[in-house]
Amino acid sequence: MASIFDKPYEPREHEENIYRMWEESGFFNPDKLPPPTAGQASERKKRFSMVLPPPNVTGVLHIGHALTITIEDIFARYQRMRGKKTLWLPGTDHASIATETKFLKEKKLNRNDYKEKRGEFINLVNDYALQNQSVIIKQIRAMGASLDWSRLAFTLDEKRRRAVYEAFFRMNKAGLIKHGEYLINWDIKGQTTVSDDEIEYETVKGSLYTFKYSKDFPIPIATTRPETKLGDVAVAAHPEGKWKKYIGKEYNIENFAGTRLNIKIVGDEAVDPEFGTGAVGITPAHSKIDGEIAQRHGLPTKQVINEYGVVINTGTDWDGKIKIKEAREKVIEWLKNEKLLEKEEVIEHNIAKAQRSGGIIEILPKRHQFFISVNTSVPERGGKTLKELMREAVESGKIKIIPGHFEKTYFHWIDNLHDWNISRQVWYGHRIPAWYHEPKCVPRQGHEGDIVKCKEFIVSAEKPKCEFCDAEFIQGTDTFDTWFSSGLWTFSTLGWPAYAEAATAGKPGPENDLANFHPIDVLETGYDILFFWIAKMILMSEFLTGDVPFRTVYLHGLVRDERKQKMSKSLGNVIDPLDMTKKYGTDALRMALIFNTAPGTDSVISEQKIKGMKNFANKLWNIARFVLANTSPENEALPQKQTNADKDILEKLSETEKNAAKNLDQFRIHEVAQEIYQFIWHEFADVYLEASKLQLKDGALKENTKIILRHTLRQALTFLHPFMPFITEKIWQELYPEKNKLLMAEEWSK
RNA sequence: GCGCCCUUAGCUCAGUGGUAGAGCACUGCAUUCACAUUGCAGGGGUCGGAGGUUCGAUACCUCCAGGGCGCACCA
Repeated sequence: MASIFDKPYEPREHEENIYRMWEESGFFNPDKLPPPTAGQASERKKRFSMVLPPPNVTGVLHIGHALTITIEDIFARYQRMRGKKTLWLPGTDHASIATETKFLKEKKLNRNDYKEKRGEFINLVNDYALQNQSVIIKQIRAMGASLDWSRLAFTLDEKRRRAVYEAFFRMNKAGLIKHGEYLINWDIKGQTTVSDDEIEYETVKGSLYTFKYSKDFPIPIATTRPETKLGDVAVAAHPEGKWKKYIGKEYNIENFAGTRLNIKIVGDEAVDPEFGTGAVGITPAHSKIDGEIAQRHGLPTKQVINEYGVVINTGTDWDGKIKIKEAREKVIEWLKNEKLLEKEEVIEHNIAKAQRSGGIIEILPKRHQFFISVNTSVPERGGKTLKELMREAVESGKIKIIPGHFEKTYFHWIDNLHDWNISRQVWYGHRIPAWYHEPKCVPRQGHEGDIVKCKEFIVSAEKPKCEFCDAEFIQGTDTFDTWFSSGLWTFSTLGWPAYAEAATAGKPGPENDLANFHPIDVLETGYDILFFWIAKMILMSEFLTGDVPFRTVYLHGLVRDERKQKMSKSLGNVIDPLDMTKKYGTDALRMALIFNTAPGTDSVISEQKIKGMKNFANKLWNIARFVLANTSPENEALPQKQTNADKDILEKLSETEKNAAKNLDQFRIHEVAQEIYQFIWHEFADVYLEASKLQLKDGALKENTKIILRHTLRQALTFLHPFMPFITEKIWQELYPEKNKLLMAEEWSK
C-alpha cells in the first residue's frame, strides 16, 4: 500500500477524519479517558477544567473565536496529555438583543406584530437560534477543539433557566435585588435599558448654551441639552459659592419655551463653584447626577422625554409630536427670541451610545426596574458587599489574572462600580419571574385593612395569588440581561443548582461535575469582556457558591490586520479563519495565531504568517518521512554510546522539554511555540538530520542513530501536539499504526 | 480628571539584572540525495529621551516625550 507519505502534507485530506477519530475515542470526555500511562498516573488524580466562552448562537466563527479556541485547546490538550482528567466544556449564548435583532431583520418581521403572541414569537426566535447553532458548532470543531460535546450547554436551555431563577431568588431573598422606578440608560434604537457597561462614549463637537430661564432669573445656566431644561425643577449652587444668597429662594417661571417651571435654588456640595456659571440647572428625570441632587433635596421629577425620544408632559403643543433634535432647535430659537441666550460656544463633549445598537442613550425614569445592589451587606458572606467580595477574590490572590496588570484595571473598575441594572425590554431571554398586581389590589370584604399587606409585586417562579383580593397577578414582560445568565456559566454548566442542593440535603456526595470541576482552573477570554463577563462571574460565584468561579484568568488581546487595524466588515480586512484553515490547514492557522503573541496584547495576523506556519507543518512532515524511511519501530531504548551529534540533540531535546513544560505550566504558550519551532526546525532538522545522514552510512553508528531519530521525533510530536494537533496526530499514526493509540491521550514528553 | 499599557532589527513582535532574539522581508551562494513549502552563509538594533539604584540596566525606580486603551465626566 502506498504510504500517505508519498506526497506533501495536505491538511484537507486528513483533518476531518482525525477529528472524527478523536471524537469517537471519547477522550474529550474526562470520564472516558484511557488508562493512564505510568507517567500520567499521579496526574490522573488531578482535574483540569475550563469552559469555552459561549459564542453567540447565531454567530459565525471569526478570528477572535479562532484565537480563543486555539489558546484553550492548547491548555486542554497539554493538561490531558500530562494525565489530568481534563474537561473543556462547550456552549453557546442566546445573546438576546443581538439574536432577536438579527432574526427580525433576516425574516423581515416586526415584533409589534406579535404583541399578543409573545410565546409564539419566542419559539420562532429560538428555533431560528438553534438551527443556526449547528453552524458555529461545526466551525468550532474545524478548529480542532477538544471540547467535551456530551456536556454541550446553551444559556437559554432548561437547565440554565433553572440556574437563572435560582440565582435570582437567592439574591432577592438576601436583599440584593432592588426593584422600583429608577433612572436608567435607555437605548432609543434598541428600545431597551442597558447597563452602564454597555454604553460607549463618543467625543463630538457640540454647542454649550448659557442662558437664563427668564429675564428676572438671577443665575445663568449652561447646558448642552436645552430641550431637557423643560424638565428642570431647580438650580443647584455650591453652598459657599457666589450664588449663596439665592439659596432657598423659589422662582415661578410662567413661560419657559411654552412650559411652566418652578425653580428652587438649592445648595449642594456636588456643584463646583469655579466651573461654568457656578450653578447647575437640575433636570431630575434626565440626568443621574441631577437625580441624586434632586433626591437629596426632596425635589420632584418631571419627565419630558419618552422612550421614543419624543417630548412629553410639557404642556406645550410639542407634546407627543416632536423629537429631541427638533425640540432643541425650538428651545434655542425661543431663547434667542426672548434674548435669554447669553452665550453659545463650541465645545467637545461625550455622547453616550449603546454599544450593541449604536443608538443614543437617554437617561429616563422607568418603573419596575430590577437592579443588583453591589453595596448591600450580605450576612451569609461575612457581612461583605458584592463589591467587596468581587475585589477580595482578586486581591487575596484566589484569582490570578494574566497578564497581572489587568488586576489593576479590574480594581479601578470595581471602585467605580454602581448597581447593575438587569432588566431588559427584549423578549428573547430569560423572563424575569416577577409578578404585578393587575389591576390594583382591591381587598375582599373584611380585608380592607389588609391592603397595606398587599404586595405590588412578587418574585416567584409560579403565578402567585393575592391573599386579600381577587385581582390577577400578571408577569412582567422584561427579561434578564444576557450577562446575568452568562455570569452563572462556570457553575450553571456543571449542574448547579441541582448538585448543590443534593449536597446540602446531605445525600451521599455523588461524584458530580460541580464537586469535581468547580471552581474551574482557567477562564480564558479577550480582555474586552473583563467587566462584562469575568467580573459578573466573580460576583455570581462569590455570592451563590461562596467560592471563586476560577483560579486563573488568561486574557488575550484583539487580533488585528497587518496594518494594525481592527478587523471589520466595513474595512474589508477581515481574515476568515475558515478560509485560512482550508487554504493552509488548521494547524498553520493555530500556530500563526499564538506565535509571538503575548497575553493581553493585541496581535497581528497576516496571511503570510499563516503561510509561514504551513511551511513549518510541511517541514515536520518531511522530517517524519525521513525518519520513517530510515528507521523501524523495534528499538526504543536510548543507546549508551553517543556521538557528539547524538549528545547534542538529546541535550537540546531535554532542554526544550524542560523549558516548554515550565512555560506551559505558567500559560506562557507564546514562548513555548517558539521554542518548539526552533527545536524542530533548526536543531532537529537542520543539524541532527543532516548529521544522521552520515551516521546512517556508518555501520557502527547506524542502529543508535535510528533510535535517536525515532526518539526525538516522538518527543517532538508530543511537544507540538497541543499546538498543531492534526499533523502531529497523523504522523503519530504512521509511527504507531496500532489501533487506538491516539497521540491526544499519550503522555506529553515520553 | 483617575488608571493601565506600549515605545527593542526594514515590518510585526517576543524577551531577560550580566553588553540582545523570532517570524516575515533583504543580500550572496547552493540545489537530482526528507523537504524549493529547501539548505548554507550574511547584513541590520548605542532596546524612545534624561536622571537614579547597582559591580553591572534594554530589563528596577523617578521624570519627560510620543502613541494606544479603559473608567469617570462639569452642568
